[in-house]
Amino acid sequence: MVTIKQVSEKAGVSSATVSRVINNPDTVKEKTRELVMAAMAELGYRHNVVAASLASNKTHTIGYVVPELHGSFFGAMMGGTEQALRQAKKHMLIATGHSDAEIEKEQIDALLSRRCDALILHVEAVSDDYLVNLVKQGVQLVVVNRFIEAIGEHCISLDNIKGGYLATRHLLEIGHTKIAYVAGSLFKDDGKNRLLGHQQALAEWGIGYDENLTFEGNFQARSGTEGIRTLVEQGASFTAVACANDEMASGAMIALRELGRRVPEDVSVIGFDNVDFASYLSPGLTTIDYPVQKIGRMAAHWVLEQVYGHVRHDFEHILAPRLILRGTTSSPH
Amino acid sequence: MVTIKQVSEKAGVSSATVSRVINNPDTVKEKTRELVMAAMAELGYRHNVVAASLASNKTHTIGYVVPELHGSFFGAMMGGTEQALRQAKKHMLIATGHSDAEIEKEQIDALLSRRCDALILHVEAVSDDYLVNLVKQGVQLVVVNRFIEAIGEHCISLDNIKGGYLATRHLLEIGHTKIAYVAGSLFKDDGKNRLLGHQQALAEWGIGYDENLTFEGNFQARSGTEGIRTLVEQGASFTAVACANDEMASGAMIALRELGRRVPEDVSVIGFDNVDFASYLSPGLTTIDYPVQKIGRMAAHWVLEQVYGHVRHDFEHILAPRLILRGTTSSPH
DNA sequence: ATAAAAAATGAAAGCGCTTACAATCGAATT
DNA sequence: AATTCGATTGTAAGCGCTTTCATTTTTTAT
Repeated sequence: MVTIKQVSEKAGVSSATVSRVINNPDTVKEKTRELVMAAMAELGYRHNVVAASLASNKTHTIGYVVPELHGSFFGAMMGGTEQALRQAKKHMLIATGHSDAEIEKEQIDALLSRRCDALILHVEAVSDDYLVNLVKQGVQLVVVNRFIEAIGEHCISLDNIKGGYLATRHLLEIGHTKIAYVAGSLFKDDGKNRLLGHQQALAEWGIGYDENLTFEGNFQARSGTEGIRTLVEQGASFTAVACANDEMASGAMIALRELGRRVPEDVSVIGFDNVDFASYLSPGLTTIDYPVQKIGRMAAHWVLEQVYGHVRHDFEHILAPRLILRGTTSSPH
Repeated sequence: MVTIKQVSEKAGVSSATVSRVINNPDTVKEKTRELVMAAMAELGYRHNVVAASLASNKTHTIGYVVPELHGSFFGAMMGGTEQALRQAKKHMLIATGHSDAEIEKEQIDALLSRRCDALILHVEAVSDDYLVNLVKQGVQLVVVNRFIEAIGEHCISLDNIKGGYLATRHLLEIGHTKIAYVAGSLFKDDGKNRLLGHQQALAEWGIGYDENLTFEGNFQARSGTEGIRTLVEQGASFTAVACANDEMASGAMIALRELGRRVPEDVSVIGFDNVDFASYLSPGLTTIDYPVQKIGRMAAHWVLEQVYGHVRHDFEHILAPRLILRGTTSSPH
């Protein structure tokens, strides 16, 4: 491996100068710089970032913890981050937490041992306090898709209440009044908040919330199917159904089809998240867009600004969802 | 930051011993080890992996280049890799190449500068020669989803010919004889090979290959729609259509529905890849499974074995696709 | 032309760890 | 009890770079 030392000798300068042409090219005289660059080229020099990191105490690496790598959600998010970081020549060290507190902690620890300059965390199992403590210890981190009051400035998340509200408002606006709701797991914040938004919209329209029109699913497709079956069996009557995510909406559509109800002619369906496959369903699923890529980008911007002192990028802590109109909703009859 | 030195002083041993309890705990006497660990705990010591990497010339980091992060394909692949690497305490540094030769090279370079112990590359733009050269230079790398004869031992890929063959054979087996084919881009190896497999199956059944039943798409959904429209306009007659991927199959289904042909009653459809949304379509899409997660896992195994000298994991260079039966294929009539 | 200021360079001390190699210790052998 | 040999530990030389501070060179002002 050729080192900075060898380059400096070949170029007849000190190694400090070589380091300068690598890191602050404009602080060395043009002629010297050319000399050095020629030497580097001739010797086939490759900068050793590990050594540089040790000496400078900066790794230009962001640690990223997500629950899983598969599925399209986290890829989209990391894609948003990567796009922003690449231009700044930062890299991402990726780890998965598997929604398990022990693993999440281990991974955070490992990333810190690797001296990541900052962490971007989508962690689900670790407690709020644990994260608050990290921040107190001076760890540079941003939490995505989760809101923790005490470190609100470190959180980037979607306004789920607004999203739930928008979905149901859309159904109300096109004339529905009997609206079923397939909720996500209610012990999760997003499940809870989306339902809250649904209730807000109903209230705004002066329609009482009816528990018998609500089914608590678990965000999986199957529970959407189950939800519709259960509601219908219980004799619930509705012309539209809002689901807390697209998977359940897809499951709901399957159940409706089985029951001979056409979508959207007999029953309108709206999802939430706008996942990749939503547009492949037929009819295309009307849904609420989760700007996941943007969240990833915002996380990158936070890091660039807070950790690397880049000039202010556009930034939002709480992102707004928006309605995506496709084919599964229409006025009743 | 607490260093090994401080720990060694508090424990009354040399720093070499502290290093040993970190890296080879069983080479130090139990009593000493406990002493050291106590000191580490008390001081809140955190190992500095960067310094360790510099000294040992090993980073325990694998560089990963994929074209993009969004979509479900690369997430699934990286997930397979991560699962295997996590147990070995290796980490992944991820970069995207955007199917652009310049960017791909830059990223490979950056990963090498960061002294990754090995690279896993899904690169599409860079030439075979470039990769062969890297190998010759002693770069530890494995190429996924691409086969390069000269460095076959470094490649992990799917048997696309077999996949194309299986798809069409399935249609033949259930009685179809007039089979249309929506190909992927034929300048790409996978597009070419899948078509080849299709032709092989036809030949095996003694059915001549008819160019008028083939349409060259570009792997996007829209080109599937376009393909069906074009073939029908040209007066082609068929009872089944095989597509070179699921997106195009989905597009084809849309076109068929528009034309009033039911799937699978009037026309059977088979895709390729078994992407996430294939099972969400209705009817569920019959397709060929691309074992992408397994490819990711095999890449990890290659690295673990070749680079870190782990004992042999199970390993395959050319993975076999398999038929996934769902609802879009049935016997003619 | 000369002094002062600014720019460019060099010397050298780390950054925190690993790892020969040497030294020491302790148990086993005779 | 002396010897041997393996197990433990310590010493110290790096790993390849950055960065402070001092020195030299160049530029600017007078």
